[in-house]
Amino acid sequence: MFIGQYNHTIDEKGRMSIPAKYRRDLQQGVVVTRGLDHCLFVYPKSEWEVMAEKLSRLPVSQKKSRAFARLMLAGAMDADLDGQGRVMLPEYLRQYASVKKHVIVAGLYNRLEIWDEDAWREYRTKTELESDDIAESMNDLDI
Amino acid sequence: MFIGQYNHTIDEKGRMSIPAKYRRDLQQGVVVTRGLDHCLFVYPKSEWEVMAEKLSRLPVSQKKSRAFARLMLAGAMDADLDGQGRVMLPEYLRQYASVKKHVIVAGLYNRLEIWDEDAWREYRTKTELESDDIAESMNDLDI
DNA sequence: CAGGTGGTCACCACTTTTCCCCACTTTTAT
DNA sequence: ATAAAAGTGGGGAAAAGTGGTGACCACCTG
Repeated sequence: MFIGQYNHTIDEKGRMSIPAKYRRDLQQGVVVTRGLDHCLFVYPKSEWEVMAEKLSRLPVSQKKSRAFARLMLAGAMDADLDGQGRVMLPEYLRQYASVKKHVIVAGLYNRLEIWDEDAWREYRTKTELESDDIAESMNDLDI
Repeated sequence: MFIGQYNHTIDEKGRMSIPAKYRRDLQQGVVVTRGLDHCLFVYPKSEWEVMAEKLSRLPVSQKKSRAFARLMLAGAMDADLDGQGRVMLPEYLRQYASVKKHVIVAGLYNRLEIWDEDAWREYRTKTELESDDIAESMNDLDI
């Protein structure tokens, strides 16, 4: 279970170190994909495979299914941690999330999220203002 | 399982190198064919058999099925990787996908797709606008 | 039939990227 | 305060990507 948030940096080679607390659960490798709200999602391989299997069953004939599969599958990239517990983030993913050097790594139970530091701050202040609204909506989910 | 996306180039002889990660599953040879949305589909030979079988079962009486079968079956071409892991893309396929020099190779679980770089970028920005719709679709899949 | 032409294929060579390891700095824990 | 762990940066070896040359074959042409 991943929780918490960390400030990390991406070096000139596009590598980012995974918070030490998370590493044990990610030894088998990770899959990084384009996430929602322009951040990156990081799944342990085992979690990912369940999702990929679902995605593979979408009908090729449907336009929307193809678009969805292309976003998620073609957007995904599997990686292993190096000796220092880092992963390489390919150029196209860094661009998608517009991450430069300073990023936020957040734990969200079964996945991590990688945010550009500025985008994160912006998102946080925006949602804080709407937090009452958001809380109301959560009613529907038994929370 | 093919995932991820890569920038590759087609040389003057029409050859394109397959991303190294994919090669092991394509050693037995590939089938390249006209795909949907004006890109090319690349299947491992074994996957192609499954696909071709499905196509052969489409009702001959339906105009649209006939068109689809002709697109995929008549457009197909089988090829082997050369010593450097490349395939030769025949002229008529390059023309169909209007690929010139710079292409995107994307992994979509059981097939690859080859896109002209510009066409890909255009497609991405277009579908990005529909990302709300896409998020909805995730709901249907329990993701 | 000999020679020329065009195309394909296998192999070689150069460049770029990726991966692996070592080293230094900063933070955390004892 | 000291030791240990985590985060960060960089150098060098290896692999991948790309472009090119030359052998080989079929076909056309004089």
